[in-house]
Formats: sequence, C-alpha cells, structure tokens
Amino acid sequence: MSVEKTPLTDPEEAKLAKRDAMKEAGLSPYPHHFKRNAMAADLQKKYKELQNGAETEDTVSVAGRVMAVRNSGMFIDLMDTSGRIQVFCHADSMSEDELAKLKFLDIGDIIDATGTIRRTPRGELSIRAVSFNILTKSTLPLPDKYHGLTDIEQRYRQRYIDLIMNEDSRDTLRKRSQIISFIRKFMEDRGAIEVETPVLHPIMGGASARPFVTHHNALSSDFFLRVAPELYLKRLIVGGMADKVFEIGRLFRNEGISIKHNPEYTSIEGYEAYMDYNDIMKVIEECVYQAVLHIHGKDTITIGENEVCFKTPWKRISMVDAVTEKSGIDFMAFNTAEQAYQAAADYGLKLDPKLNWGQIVEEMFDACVEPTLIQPTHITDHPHDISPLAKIHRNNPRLVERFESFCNGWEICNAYTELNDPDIQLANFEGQVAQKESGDDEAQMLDDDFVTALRYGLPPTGGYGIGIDRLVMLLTNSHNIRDVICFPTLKPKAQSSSAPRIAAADNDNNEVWQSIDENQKRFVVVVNGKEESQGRILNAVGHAVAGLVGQAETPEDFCFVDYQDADGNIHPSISHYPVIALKAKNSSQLKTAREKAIAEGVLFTDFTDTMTIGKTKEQVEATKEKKTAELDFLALCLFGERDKLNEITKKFSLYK
RNA sequence: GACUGCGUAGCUCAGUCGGUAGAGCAACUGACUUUUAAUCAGUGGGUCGAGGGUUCGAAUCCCUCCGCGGUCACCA
Repeated sequence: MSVEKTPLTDPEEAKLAKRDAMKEAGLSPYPHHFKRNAMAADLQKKYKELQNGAETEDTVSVAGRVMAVRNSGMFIDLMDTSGRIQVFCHADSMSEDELAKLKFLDIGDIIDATGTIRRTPRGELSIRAVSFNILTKSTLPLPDKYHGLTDIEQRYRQRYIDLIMNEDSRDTLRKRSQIISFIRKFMEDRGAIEVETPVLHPIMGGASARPFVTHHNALSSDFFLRVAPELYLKRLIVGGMADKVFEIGRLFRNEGISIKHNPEYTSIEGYEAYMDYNDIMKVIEECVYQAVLHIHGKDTITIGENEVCFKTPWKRISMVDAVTEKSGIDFMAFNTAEQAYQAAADYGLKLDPKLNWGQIVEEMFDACVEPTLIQPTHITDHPHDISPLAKIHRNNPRLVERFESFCNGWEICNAYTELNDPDIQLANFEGQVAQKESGDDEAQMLDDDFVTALRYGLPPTGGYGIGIDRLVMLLTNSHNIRDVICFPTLKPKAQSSSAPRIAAADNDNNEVWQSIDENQKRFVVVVNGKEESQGRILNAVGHAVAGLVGQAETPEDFCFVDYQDADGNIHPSISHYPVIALKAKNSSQLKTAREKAIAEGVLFTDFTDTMTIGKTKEQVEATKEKKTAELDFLALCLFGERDKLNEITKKFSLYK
C-alpha cells in the first residue's frame, strides 16, 4: 500500500540532499557569521530615482529569505523584515565558485548577498551580486508562492509560515506592537506609572466571568488566573504608590472562543486619583485619537464598510437618552420594572420578565442603539442595577457615573468614577457571594482585604479598562480577533494514539489517585440511549457498577457510609461520592468515552450486548469473536476525579 | 452549547450520473538566459480526515466519530 517516496522528487528530501551536499562541499548550511549593511526597503527608497538600466558602484550587503527564483537562479527575490529586493546573479560579475553555490539554493533559504546596486532594464531595483552565502538552509517547502497559505487553522497553528507568506499578517501584528507601545507612552507621558499585579489570584474578583483554576503544590492552594486586575490596582491607589497607575497585561476568561473572544486577551486597565469619569472620558478619547493618528497619519479610517472619524471630542449621550433617541421611549419616566417591561415588550423585545429596570434599559440599548454606534461615542450614566462597581451618580440615585466608549458597534472602553464607600462595596460583594451560592459560577468572591483597604481610604478615583485586542482590530481593520493575536488559543492537536494498554494505565492510576482530594471524586454511569429495554439497561448498569467496585485494588479509593434511620436500622455502605447517571446517543459515543477513560487512566468498566446472553462461557466467547468497534455498548461506568470525568462525559446529557 | 458548511498531492484547488485519482505551484531531469506567479519539454509524488455500512464496484450514497470554519447564545 505505502510506496516509498522517490527521494529526490520529495521536496523535503531534495532540500536535505542539498544540505548534505553543502556539507560535502565544505560549506556550512548553518554558518555562525552574517554580514549586512542595508535593508531592502531603505534601498528601494534611496534608489527610487535610479533610471531603468542604470548601474552604480555602490556596494551593499543584504540578508533575508529567498521567496522566488527565476531563470535558474539568475534572479532571486529576497525578503527581509523591511521589504523585498531582487538579487541578480550573473557570470559577468560572479566567479564560478560563487555561481556554483546556486545549485544548493532553494526557495525558503536565508541568504546574504553582496554586490552593486543597479536597476534592470525592466525597472526592478537589483543587487548585482558578487557573492552570496546560504546563511540558513531551509529543509521544508513553503506554500504556493502565489496563493500563499490560506488554511485558516494552519495559519494560526504555524504562525511562522503565515508570517513568511502573508504581508497582511506581518503588518497587522507589527501594528499591534506599535499600538501597545503608543498607549504605554501616552499614559507615561501624563504621569501614570506602569505596575504589575498578580496573575495568580487566591480570590476571584474585579469582574464577573468564569475563571481558569490552577493549583500551587507547595501552598496546597488553588489559584484563579485573573479575570481583571482591578482590585489590586485600586489597592495601589489606596497606598499612594502613585496617583496614576496602569497595567497592560493578559486577562483570562474560561469562556467560549469566537471571532471576538480569545480565552486570554490583553487589556489596559488604569486608575487615576482625584479624577472622575468626565476627566477619564477626555483621557480615553485623546489616547485613542492620538493612536489613530500615530498608526494611520490621519483621523479618519476605514473599518469594515464604514469610514470612522476619531477626531475629538467624541459624541456623548446618556444610555437612557440614547435609547429614547432610537426608540422614542423615555425609560426615565418609568419607576418600576413592570412599566419598563411593558414598554420594551410593546417595542417588540422578548425579555425575561424577571429583569429589573436597569437590565431592561440595557437590553433596549443593546437591541436598538449599540449596533448604530459607528462613530466613536461615549455612552454615559448607566443604570445602577447593572453597574455594581461604579459610584452612584451625583445627580440621580438610579444611575451611576460610568461610561462605555463605542466604535463600529463595539465597546472599546468601560470606565467609572470608582466606588470607594467600603460599606456599599461590602454589601455588593455579599450580593455576589449570594449569587455564587445559588449557582452562578461567574459571580465574584468576597475579598475582605479589599474592603479593608477601602476602609483605610481610596481617594476619589476614576478608572478605565480598554480591550487592546479589539482596539487593534479596529485600527487594523481586522475581522477576527485571532488575526491580531500572534498565537491565538487553539484546541491542542491530538497526540498520536498508539493502542492503549489497560494494564499500564492501571499502574499509573495507583499513584495518581493517592494525590486526589476525596471531595473531587464521583461515579458516573453512562447508558446507551438507543437501548429501549429498561431491563437490559438496569442489568447493564448493575453489572458495570459491581464490576467497577470489584476492580478497585485499593478500597480507600471509595468512601462508603452507613446511614441509620429513626428505628436504628442501618443502611450500609452508601457511597459518599455522588453517582451521576448520564445518557449517550449511541454505542459509538460510549466506545469513544471508554477510549478516553483508558487514555486518561480513569477507572472504568463497560457492559456490552455480548455479555447479556447465555452463561459466562458463552459470553466470553461471544465477546472474543467481536472487534471492539463491532461491540454494542450498553453501559459504561467510571469512577475518578470530577474534573477528569467531566472532560470525558461532558457531551452526555443527564439521564432523566 | 445549538445550527450550518468544509476536509482530495508539501501548497492552492478541480473531480459530472457511483465505474482506473486530475491541474497549477513546489520538487526532480533537461532547455533557455534580463526575469517579475519567468517560459518550454519531460519525470516523480495520493491511507481522497478516520471507522463502519450499502454496492459487483465508493473521493462520490448512508451512519458514527475526529478536526476546522461560519452564524447564534454568554462574555471584552
């Protein structure tokens, strides 16, 4: 079936052969030294006026990657980080020894070239090479030189290939650096200092989001990767480290990936003492405006289908007024959620009737205002209901002093006059804790020490947060957040799976289990949803569970408790760990889960159709006759660490 | 998570009604030598994502799984 590739026609083999040939000729394919004194773009600029066909005596050395070779090596397109220039290799100006090196050359190699500047009669600025060297031999083929690399997954997974082939990718990611650098300098120039606060948070706070959890072994403690730096930055303001602090860094949110969301993303968050949200508004719009000028050299740029002008001052309008403007409904006139709900329903919105006034205003805003905010606009004075971290508005207790800046229909900045009353902050935290206890895993935790810090006194402070990735998307007209992140989060490539060996997996288990917290374990029974006979299912479950318990080598892995009733009768050996019953769509899903259990070293048993008929002898034989894939799985029983089992069984629904 | 589309050579893509797997680039051999996606002649290169099914016969039809994209939902 598999035919061996003819060595010299496989691109990689051919390149390896040339590399070996270089070595035999006494040339290193990876020399240590390099020399260059010019960049392609500088030369293109400097010799812009050079006439077609003109030769100069100016000698330069360039270095870069070979992107194309024409006329058997006479013309080489060389690309460095600044741009491209053609290298002209001709017997008129090169020795035989130099020309001989061409036979080692491939597209993709990194070379240097030294020679004189000329412009060919066809108008291409070139270096008439006297010598050249292969500085790094490339041994894998580059994508199609014309179409480039279009496979989206490969562009992100192997960004280096994308960068080699795609000018747009290089440009966008370089602009990202420029934008971040600009913002940093802008903030520093106005007296703010950049600080670094922990990424590992013992207490999750500062934003409502689902966190990543990790574990510090020596401290025997779980930590959360930060979802926001807010509470630490405010502590620095309390301490008077500076009146203005900011942090540019990565935040982590354990949520879905989309065209506008990456699990780790970059924000700038800052706090400035003795400022309120009106002051911050001016700072933000000036910063973004200057960034646009810096990157584009003009204040109006194309984003998608729109021309967007960033000239300051930006339009300001309160959230309620903006809703009134678009819908004709004045929500300030409604004092109850019921009235607001009715008005929104009349307008045509389908809402959860349990929403409060502020949430209804927000829903109206999202529906009829947000998409229309193409030109930069500050939306101000949000309902208090939806802004637990902002200070109550000085003129209206239903509102807070908050603004969000929108552009192209996206939010790019969120800012408040910060809440600095410790008692209100404590009450807000307690509300969050109550939500967490009722099952909201995005709710924040009570940070006692932060409240304590507020009791020492946080001066009147304005704060802001900008999502850098989204800002870069706007300023580079990028459609997907992954285009502005060098290495976006991707599902790890599946490891090449050799046939799993159960015995080996079991040995591993013994060690793993000893370190697992007892509270983290559970039983999971998954049954085949296609099986209609309840009797067969129950039989299968019974077998699977009994088998699983019988299989355990160390009884301490389980925890069974004797329950006693009012009459003093004992109900022995009830599992301390929960037993979860799930339903799979079919046998094949059970088979897949079983393979995952083996790969993960999770204790398991399964039960198949071949185990239902006859006595053990017949069943053993019937099972032996079938390949794994041919077996019809009725039930799968697992026991182990909760998180691990969740990973294996997450696609199954609860059996009801 | 739901819906939807895609997966064929190293890269970019064809493949009709189910009937021997195709092209361009890249690679190899040679020609040519001021080219610009160089050109010309020839050569080699395939587990058609994986597994199963239907069929005399499957890249093609059916089922399952895997991977990726897009839209929607939550979030910035």
